Amino acid sequence: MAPNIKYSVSKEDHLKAIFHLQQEQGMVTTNALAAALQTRPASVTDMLKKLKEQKLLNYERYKGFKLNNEGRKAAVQIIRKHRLWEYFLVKKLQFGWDEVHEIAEELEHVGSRKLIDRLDAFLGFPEADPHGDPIPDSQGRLPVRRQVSLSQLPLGKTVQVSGVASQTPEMLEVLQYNHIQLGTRLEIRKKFPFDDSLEVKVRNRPPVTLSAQVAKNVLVNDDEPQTERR
Amino acid sequence: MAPNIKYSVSKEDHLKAIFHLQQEQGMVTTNALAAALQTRPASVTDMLKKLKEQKLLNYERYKGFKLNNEGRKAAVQIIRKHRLWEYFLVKKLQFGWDEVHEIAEELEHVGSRKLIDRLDAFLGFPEADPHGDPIPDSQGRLPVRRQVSLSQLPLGKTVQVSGVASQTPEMLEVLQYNHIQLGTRLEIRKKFPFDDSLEVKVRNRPPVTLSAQVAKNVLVNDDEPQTERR
DNA sequence: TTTTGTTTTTAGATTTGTCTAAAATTTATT
DNA sequence: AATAAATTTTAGACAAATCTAAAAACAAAA
Ligand SMILES: [Mn+2]
Ligand SMILES: [Mn+2]
Ligand SMILES: [Mn+2]
Ligand SMILES: [Mn+2]
Repeated sequence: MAPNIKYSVSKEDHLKAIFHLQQEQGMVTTNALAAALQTRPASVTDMLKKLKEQKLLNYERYKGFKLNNEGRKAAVQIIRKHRLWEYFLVKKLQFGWDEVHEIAEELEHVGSRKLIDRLDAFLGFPEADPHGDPIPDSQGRLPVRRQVSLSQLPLGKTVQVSGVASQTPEMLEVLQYNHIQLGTRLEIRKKFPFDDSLEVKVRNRPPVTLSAQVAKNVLVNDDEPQTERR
Repeated sequence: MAPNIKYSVSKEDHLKAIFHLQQEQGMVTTNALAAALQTRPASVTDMLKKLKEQKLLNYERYKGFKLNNEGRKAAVQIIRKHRLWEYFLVKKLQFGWDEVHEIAEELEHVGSRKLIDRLDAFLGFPEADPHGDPIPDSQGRLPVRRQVSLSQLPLGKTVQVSGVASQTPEMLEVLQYNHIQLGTRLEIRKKFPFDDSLEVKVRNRPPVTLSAQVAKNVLVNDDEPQTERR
């Protein structure tokens, strides 16, 4: 079970990009996908026809598109591989947070199912990659983690850093300098309306100030008491 | 230094196969390479032109070919990657000896130089892969290990198993059954001229019999006192 | 040294993935 | 509603890697 279906590198990259784009918008557009993949709209249209042919997405010309069930399953498997390899690179090979994406972009295309399940076990079934993004499990279950930007939260709240939107070396530097990493708990102490900067406090440390740009890119667990559903 | 040159998967596979073939024969032939790569002679000729164009080998039509210095360097880097990944798969992910080649055949094409050097360090700079083949170091130095088939050695000698020529599951089974693995020291006790089978003895174990076919595929360190050179 | 057989190369096609330029379609603006 | 602008698709081309069938070169045998 869970066989070893293999698509071309390019197809896999398309599937993955479509998956990410349709998380945000419902339907994906040709231009958006071309931008995400650094390719041309005409090339995207070509690929869409092939993916439709292979029954991986729903697509009517001029109407936008989105993955169907098959396509979503395939995309999630690639994301699983990508994130597990990123975790491996950071935790076992001492890579920095900002160095791993490119390499994982290649490793994610290595086919063997057994390889990735063994890697998962070797790593101790991690739940999130080095950027805080959740890792799908062997069955393709992808936990939906509600993340909220630090800049959107009210004063006084204590939250846990669970991800970063901007994964550049510069962003990494700021966070390291302020002793903030994934899992760090912090309290929002003060907001300066003048520049929308925040003062936050990490346990056992003096408070630090984060610019609006930084705060916007720090994602935290939304521990908000769940809106009751009945 | 040691930059990150990248060729296509197919070119890398060709370089590697040529390297292996020219170890045995000096000059490589079109047919031999086609057989090794499971492709057609015409396709090989096409690729040879491209590799010559890129100055990776010496080739005159109808005259055979062999890698030049550049080509040899490239091939060794791929072999380094292949064997390090094989070692990783067996030692860290608990793969069997006979399962790793296919997977390494894909992993070897992942580009990052830094990745492979970090992997090397993570693994403790192993000297040989799970089949006993030597792993080139970061500078591309590939130790020439003199290996001799068990069937070619005189009676009474004690030798150390350092490789296997046939890497099938069936061969693995025979060796495991007889408690022989890489590094095992054994003594050749008896030869039966009738079927060329051998009796060998591993320390602290009862002697076992190996068929001629098995013995031929067991490679051992040639501890022969070096022929003096002056 | 012809003849025969084998190896290698060429000629021409095919598949996959990409591109540019132009046409078609949809969306937004007067 | 007509026009303008943006998006998307098509048409046609190209590079890479492969293939089959036929031709060319080389090697072996008669
Ligand atoms: Mn990728
Ligand atoms: Mn990530
Ligand atoms: Mn390979
Ligand atoms: Mn090996």
